[in-house]
Amino acid sequence: MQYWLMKSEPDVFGIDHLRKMPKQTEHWDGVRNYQARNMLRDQMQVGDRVFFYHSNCDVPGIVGIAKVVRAGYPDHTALNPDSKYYDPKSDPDQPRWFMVDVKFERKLKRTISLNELKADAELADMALVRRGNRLSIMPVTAEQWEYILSLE
DNA sequence: GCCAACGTTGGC
DNA sequence: GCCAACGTTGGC
Repeated sequence: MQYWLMKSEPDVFGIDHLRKMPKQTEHWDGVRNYQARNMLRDQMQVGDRVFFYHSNCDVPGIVGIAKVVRAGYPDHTALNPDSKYYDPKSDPDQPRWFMVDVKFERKLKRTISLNELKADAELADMALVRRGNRLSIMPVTAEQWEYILSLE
């Protein structure tokens, strides 16, 4: 089992959107970055746990926990011309983009802000706090996972 | 709204 | 294959 962090803009799709979905489950579509794609396609497995991170908002940070309930499969929005995630170069027989399904688990008691994560020497190696990292999905080590939860 | 840090595209 | 131009992300 592995741990991950996934970024989303709360105005577009935040933790409460996930919580209110039927079965509290939604597919994580729209990832259009190859590094993130590789993680979705090759590494994320059912049962993996995910930190839900709010980006592009007043207080960016980790707000909740979700889990992977379906492993990587083709992102159909890439094939839909009406989708804002449409990719004309995507080929149904050779899918370029992938997604997973995630299910709401719980919200954290408080937001663990990016500020706080950045200031914590224990987390200096975390991909999230490294300068210029714009990946929307990134791995979290078991140690980092436990440590961050201990801050809650 | 600004802009740094990337990633992608496309001419050569 | 190089690299300038352009687009995007996301903190501030």
